Amino acid sequence: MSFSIATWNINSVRLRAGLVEDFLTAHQPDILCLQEIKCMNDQFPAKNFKKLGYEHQAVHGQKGYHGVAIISKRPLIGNFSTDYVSMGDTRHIAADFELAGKPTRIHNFYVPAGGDEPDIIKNPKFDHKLKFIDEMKVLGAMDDDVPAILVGDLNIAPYEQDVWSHKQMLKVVSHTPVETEGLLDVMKKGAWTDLMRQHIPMEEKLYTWWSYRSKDWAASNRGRRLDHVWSADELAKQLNAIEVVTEARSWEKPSDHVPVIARFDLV
DNA sequence: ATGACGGATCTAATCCGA
Repeated sequence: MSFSIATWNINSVRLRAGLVEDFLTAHQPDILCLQEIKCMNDQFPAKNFKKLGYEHQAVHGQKGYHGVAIISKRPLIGNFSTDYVSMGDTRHIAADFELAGKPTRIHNFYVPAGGDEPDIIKNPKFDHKLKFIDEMKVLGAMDDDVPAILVGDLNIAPYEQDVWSHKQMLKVVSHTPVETEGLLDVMKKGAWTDLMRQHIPMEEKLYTWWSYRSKDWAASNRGRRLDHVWSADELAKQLNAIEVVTEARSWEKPSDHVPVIARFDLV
């Protein structure tokens, strides 16, 4: 069976429900994981997505900040959230599905941005980010013997070609060695495969985020790959394609992140 | 070195993002 999953940091789902509808209609992913919905559960535009066939939804929101959601055309067996670093933030939600007759777990993350200065003493937000990454190291791609897919805004661009200038970004939060090494350690310890880099050569520049603070994001093209799709090996072997929907950055009133879609042929 | 933009909030000025 064909199966597809998308991830998108929407930067306010109420403001951009229309863009989400356009995206779902055009690309038809089976599952969409959203981050930074910036609303409470009862404010989530559930009906807008249900009418397009995304009847199964798991929402973990809070007022004004953060918030994650999973919307799906396929039945959701169960869902749970984990409060990483015990801050009470809504930065994770997981849901279980049956795909091609097998149980499959989806994790949706919104990792803290980490503030401006990469110094855990001067900047508590950076300390929070590193602790969050540390706690992710116990999450495995085959926990409970269920193969998993992990997606989301991880707010770290791990490789040299994941940023517009490796040299100029080494001291910028999202590409400092302590972060990139930490994220690669999460991947290694959990036996996760980076599906975007499995599909797109490591030498190729690859971005999913461009700052709002640029007059012409496409001309300057100072992007970063902050959004990720990982999976257990047995799912990685069945990956067909990765699509980065770059044109979404040019839509009217866009998010600063663009959607990423992974398409599989599951047996 | 700074600021550029954009969103949410006790709708005005402040915090936050990365």
